[in-house]
This record gives sequence, structure tokens and C-alpha cells, in this order.
Amino acid sequence: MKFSKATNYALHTMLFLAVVPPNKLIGVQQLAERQEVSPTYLSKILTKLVKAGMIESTSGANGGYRLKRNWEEISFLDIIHAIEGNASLFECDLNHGQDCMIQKIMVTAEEKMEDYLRNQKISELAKKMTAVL
Amino acid sequence: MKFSKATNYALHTMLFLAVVPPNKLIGVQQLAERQEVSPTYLSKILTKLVKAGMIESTSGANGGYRLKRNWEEISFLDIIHAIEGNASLFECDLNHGQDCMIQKIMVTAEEKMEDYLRNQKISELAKKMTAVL
DNA sequence: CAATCAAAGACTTTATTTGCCCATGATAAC
DNA sequence: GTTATCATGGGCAAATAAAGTCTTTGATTG
Ligand code: SF4
Ligand code: SF4
Repeated sequence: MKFSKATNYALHTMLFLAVVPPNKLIGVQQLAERQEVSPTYLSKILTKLVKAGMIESTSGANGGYRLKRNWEEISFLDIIHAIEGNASLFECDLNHGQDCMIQKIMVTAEEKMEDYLRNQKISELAKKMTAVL
Repeated sequence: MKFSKATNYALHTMLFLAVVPPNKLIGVQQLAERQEVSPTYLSKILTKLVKAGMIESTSGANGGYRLKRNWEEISFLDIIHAIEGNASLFECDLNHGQDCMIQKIMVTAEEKMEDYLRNQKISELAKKMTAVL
């Protein structure tokens, strides 16, 4: 029960892209260096973000990644789901019907966390961070 | 990022012990059968609960497990922490100081979930379940 | 066409979880 | 006291998941 490193990398990447000059293309190498992770591994994570429609990529020389138009609305939860999937944190094999109280409690607990993360937009965090500089 | 099966087993066991006649000793075999898990594995989980002070065990013939005196106060969160540990769900290698906004958001999110789970006592859930019978 | 860069698939390594086996120790019944 | 029962503990094996590597392909720039 831990967030994966992949999620960590995705959050940092998104935040970095949100702070950098808009529409500027950033290569995977530069992103990987900052986070001390191998470019090939980070590449896979970035591809997930592309498929989730959060960033777009440009191949070829001077290519790289940048945020998509709707990026202001992207939340922490969006990023986490893009990497970790949408499955529930709690699952049981013997499914005794939908009115199981244990499941209800566990699912509700997860939703408490998700409700908060859904309201944390990277755009707002980026604003706060640039204000500090 | 998922709750382990061990946590699942622990929750079910605690709830079962809360529904059963008080002070009655239940052996690991009976607990394991209900949950379709091997007794040997469940045994290790139960030992964790014993060490966490939530249940007590009696060796020898007719031995088994039962809840401890303060069991009415035990919450879902207590059980989860007993099994999964107390470490934060989000951790980064490069620790850039305690005022990192990413960490703050992730830790706060986790606390939202924990706040809810802390208020879900197994005693109250047991009450509701016996009311249904 | 040559250099650069993302995408994708196959693969290896590492870590964690889950589960089993067996020896040990405690307790009750006989 | 001997035997049956039951928890505890260590070590080990299998299964699963996470993390990371390598290599090929294909797109774009210049
Ligand atoms: S009691 Fe609820 S959580 Fe447990 S196995 Fe049945 S449905 Fe799943
Ligand atoms: S920015 Fe925050 S979360 Fe990221 S590595 Fe630094 S301290 Fe950790």
C-alpha cells in the first residue's frame, strides 16, 4: 500500500511542465535528469500521460513533450489515475453483494482521499511555486 | 497501490470476533475456513494483531483468539496500520525540505482518508450487522 | 540523408506479497 | 506425566508486481 515511484515521477513531470514557459518542448532526457531516473523508464510513464490526453509529444529533432490545452483543469487525481489505474484500493475475492458494509467503508474512505486530490489542480500549485521564486 | 489481502483478512477477522459471543475463543482454523485462506498464513496476520494489542491468544487445547478489553475503541485505521505499518503512502527519494508542496498535498490527502477510517469503529459496525440478523 | 527524439515490445532484475513447512512452546484433558 | 491441541516463530518457496534496461521502429527537423 504505497504510491508507486511511477506516480511520483508523473507528478513531478507534470508540475515541471506547468512551470516551464508554455508550449516549450521538453525532452525526456532533461526531465529524467532532474528526477534522477533513467530516460527509458520515464519514457514509458510519459507515454501513459500522452495516452491519457494530458500532454502531447513531438517526435524528431527538437521534439519533446508539452502540456495540452486543457491542462489548467488537470488534478492530482487525474495524474494518479492515469498511472495507477482506476481500480478500487480495496477488493475482496468473495464478493457478498453490493451492500457489504466493509466494502462501503473502505470505498468511502478512498473517496475522501480522492475528493481532495480532485480539487488539487497542478495549475494552482504551479502558480504558488512561481510566486515563491 | 492497493490494500493487501492481509489487511483484508485482518479486517474480516476482527469483525468476526466482534460479532461472536464475547470472550469466546476462536481457533485459527475456523477463522481461516470462513475466509478461504490457509491457516498458516492467517496465523501470521493474527500474530501481528496480538502484538498490536488488539486481540489476545490462548495456547493449548481449546485455545484460540478473542478481542481484548478495549476492543470497542478499535477503528479500521488501527487495524490497517497494524498490518500495513505506519509509513506514509507517498515518499520521495530526493527530499527537498519539509515545505514541499507536493508532499504536503499528498500527505493531506492521505490524512483525509485516515480521518474517516479512524472514526469507523468495528464495534459500531458489529452492532449494525447483528441488527440485520 | 543524417541526426534527433518519441513509441513500443521484449526482456531482466528487484521487491513485495502470499503462502507453506516444520520445530518449539504453552495449555488442557486424560 | 503423557498426549492431543493450539499458537509462535523462523526459514523458505512461489507468485505477483514494480522498476528498470535494451533494441527496433517511426516520425521530424535541418
Ligand atoms: S464481507 Fe464484504 S468485504 Fe468481506 S468478502 Fe464479503 S463482500 Fe467482500
Ligand atoms: S519536490 Fe517535494 S516531492 Fe518532489 S522530490 Fe522534492 S521534496 Fe520530494
